[in-house]
Amino acid sequence: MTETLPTRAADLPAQWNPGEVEVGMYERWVEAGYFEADPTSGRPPYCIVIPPPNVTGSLHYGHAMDHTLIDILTRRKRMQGYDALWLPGMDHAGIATQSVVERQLAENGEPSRREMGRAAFVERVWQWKAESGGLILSQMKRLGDGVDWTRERFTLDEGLSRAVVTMFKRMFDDGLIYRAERMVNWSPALQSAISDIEVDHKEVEGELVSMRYGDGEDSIVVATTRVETMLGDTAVAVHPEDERYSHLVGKEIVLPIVGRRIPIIADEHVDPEFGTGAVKVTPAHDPNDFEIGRRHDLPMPTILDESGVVTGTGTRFDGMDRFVAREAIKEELRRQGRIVKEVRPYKHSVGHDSRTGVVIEPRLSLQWFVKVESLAKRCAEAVRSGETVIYPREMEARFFQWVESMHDWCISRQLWWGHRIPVWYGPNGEVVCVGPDEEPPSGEGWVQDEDVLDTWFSSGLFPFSTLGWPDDTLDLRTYYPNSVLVTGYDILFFWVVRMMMFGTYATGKSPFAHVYLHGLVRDEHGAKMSKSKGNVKDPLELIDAYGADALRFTIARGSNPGADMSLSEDWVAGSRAFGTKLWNATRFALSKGASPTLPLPKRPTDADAWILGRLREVAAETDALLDEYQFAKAAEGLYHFTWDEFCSWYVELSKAQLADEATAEGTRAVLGHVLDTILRLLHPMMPFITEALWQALTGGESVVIAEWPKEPGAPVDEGATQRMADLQRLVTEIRRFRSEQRVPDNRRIAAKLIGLDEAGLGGHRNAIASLVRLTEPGPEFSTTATLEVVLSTGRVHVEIDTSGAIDVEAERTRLNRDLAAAQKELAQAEKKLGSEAFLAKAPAEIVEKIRARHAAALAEIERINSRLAALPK
RNA sequence: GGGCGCGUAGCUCAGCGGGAGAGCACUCGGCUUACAACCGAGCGGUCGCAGGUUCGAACCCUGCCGCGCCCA
Repeated sequence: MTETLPTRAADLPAQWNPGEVEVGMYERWVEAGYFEADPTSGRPPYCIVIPPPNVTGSLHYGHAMDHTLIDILTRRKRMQGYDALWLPGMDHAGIATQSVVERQLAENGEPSRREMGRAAFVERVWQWKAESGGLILSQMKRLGDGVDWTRERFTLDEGLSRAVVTMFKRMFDDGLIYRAERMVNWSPALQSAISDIEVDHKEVEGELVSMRYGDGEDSIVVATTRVETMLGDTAVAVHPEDERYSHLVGKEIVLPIVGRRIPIIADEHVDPEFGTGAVKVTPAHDPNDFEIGRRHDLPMPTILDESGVVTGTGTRFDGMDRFVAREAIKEELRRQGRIVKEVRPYKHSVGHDSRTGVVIEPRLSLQWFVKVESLAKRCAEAVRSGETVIYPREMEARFFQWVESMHDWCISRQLWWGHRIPVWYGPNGEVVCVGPDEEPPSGEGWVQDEDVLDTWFSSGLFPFSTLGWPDDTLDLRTYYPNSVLVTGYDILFFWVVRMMMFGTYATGKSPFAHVYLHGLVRDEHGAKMSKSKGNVKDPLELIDAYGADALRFTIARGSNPGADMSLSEDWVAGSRAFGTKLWNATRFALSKGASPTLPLPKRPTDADAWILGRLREVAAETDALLDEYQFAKAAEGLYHFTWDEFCSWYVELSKAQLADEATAEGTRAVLGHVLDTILRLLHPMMPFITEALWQALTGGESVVIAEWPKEPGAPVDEGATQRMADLQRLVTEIRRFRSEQRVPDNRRIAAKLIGLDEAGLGGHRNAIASLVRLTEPGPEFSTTATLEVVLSTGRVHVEIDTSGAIDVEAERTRLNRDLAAAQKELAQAEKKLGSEAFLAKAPAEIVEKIRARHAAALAEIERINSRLAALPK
């Protein structure tokens, strides 16, 4: 147990120590049940289901961003009175998990997967999960994720497995799932099929080899980047209208090395412009060739085994790895004088297994598929009709492009860890799909399909399987459709489309009202983080060093919709500094007796009225921005208000007000009210520090369950706002003078402020003196410098006794700089006002604005010139 | 090849039709009774290039150059 939280002002330590407090604070939130949703509460529901992380995974920046944003959304909704549910869970990550355990077996010298058999191996994986899986869950706690742990789910748990079988059975019965021998992306490393989106296409420098098939008159030259596939060729194809080859179509030639006679066929899909216009056809190892093979009823011999080794060709190349065979066959062809041309390097795109990086081998094999056409169409409709809105809108184009060109989804994996396909094959060729409550057929000769389903088949059900589907549960009725799915645009297709396909199919409704797509976290120079670049830092390290709030606020502040963000340690340090600022401001306020329970002053000072008006504006802006998922702007707005307005001006002004009995009590109330509101507004972004401060300030139970501010502060007071702007202008001008005259900041100087009353700032004399460290002019006061500051309602003369000669050159430089700025301003305004077209066509209010600027610039120039003239030589 | 997006201060990014902004970095002055993880002041930009539309363009349109991503 960590130290108890301060609940009274006096207990607030001088420094915020996140490392000592955060973990215990999080535990208390969970114990108090703040994050538990209650569908019987009668509150409007708000639900976000986690995009399930892998059971093998650990927290990286993608998660950190995703979770921070989700947590901001749900914590705010909870405060707004919603029954907010953020449902956590993980997926079983078929390939990744199986690989981890297999590697472990090998390292320990234990029996291999195949040696121990399926049941024992699966048992072993469960054991691994119990011991080492789910590290990310504890890391989520460090980040402060306000998830409902009572509803945590796992794709392989009983309920979700039931959902998977139910879905499979329904789709199977509806003819949306079928088994067929098709060309799939085969990973020789995984020895499994993988889906299209698990393949990365990369430009590689290979070679294009042209070789001659047949001899003499009846020979033809074809080109390929994969020479070894020639062993599986069953035809050569040319375009039907290609006159160069029309005399050959229908004839047969001899396939070198193999000796097989193969036909020359005409097919419209051959591009006569590419290479020689003739292509070799390997139907079992190339998607295009497979289509040609189907159209022409060609044999489809498989010449590579599961691991990419040449097999069954009856040549001496059997047993060679595909890349070894490539070179060996090329040598043989060269020996035979059949190599016509070699283009090297030849840049072309090659599919790689995104997990292992090995080159994908297109391979004909018997697999299960989901027929996506109607499902994808329904997804597109959901977005087109507004049933689901994608934020930011620009991402819609990408979405449509994807769903409209989607291929059938290969869902079978040659693995053991996962949901085994619920199909049994009978002794006489029967195929039976067994639903969740049905008994599989038993008896001699019945066997279950060996394969498991793609992990996405189960994680794609997450928006509703986690809520109890297929049962009609209260959770499902309450929280489905989910409010929003939050994820990175890079995995738009992984989650979003699949969840939508399943959701619309199973329930008739799209699974979420909104989809918010955030960008990727990059390093401080905008480069993608990668292990090979060495620019990846563990988010947990940053949390340890700066606190979770600092990392979260940095992410919020950098997260513009759909845009990547650069994250550097400097930024995180800056966010920590912001937390420190908030900490110190609250400490100050508490030390002065500030409290949000005090009544706001009936007769507020200008400063009070101004900050209360700004508070209301900022709260409204924050709401509008968060409703639009504009996290960066919301965070920036709160940062600026808290630091640059509240701390830099109001808190400073409050010092004078607190010293005056007439205003002290009101000031305590305003300080308390503004801080209370700031802490609530910031809580979703910085949950820990705001909790500590809010409890200290208010004595309340927890800011987690505090009410979200609704029209805090007061309506904007135009007069007070104007006077505060003037005051700030005046103060800044005097500070500037001091700075440029090299008056050390710690030295007080005597000054006379003339014209304050006329400028409406008469009541602020003490405040100004305190802000710029002025003293009352004594009897020996002698003006050594004067300033004139133009304000909205008049001019203020400042006569200063700098106790000595002023730096005339510095003053001249400063005035000249101001003069140049004013002259530029004047020139711009004159140019516009001199244009007939402008006066005739621009809106009246714009013309008026320019006129005012023109007048102001003229006055400024006049003022500066007289000051310059008055300067001693 | 098709599609989307981006080039704004040294760095990272806002702004997307009417006075060029922020954070960090940098310079100068300060431990001023909440805060040196701080305070005050300042320096810094032909808004990628070239045309066009408009009274007016960083912002809209076209082309070009450079960069990134997705799909084929």
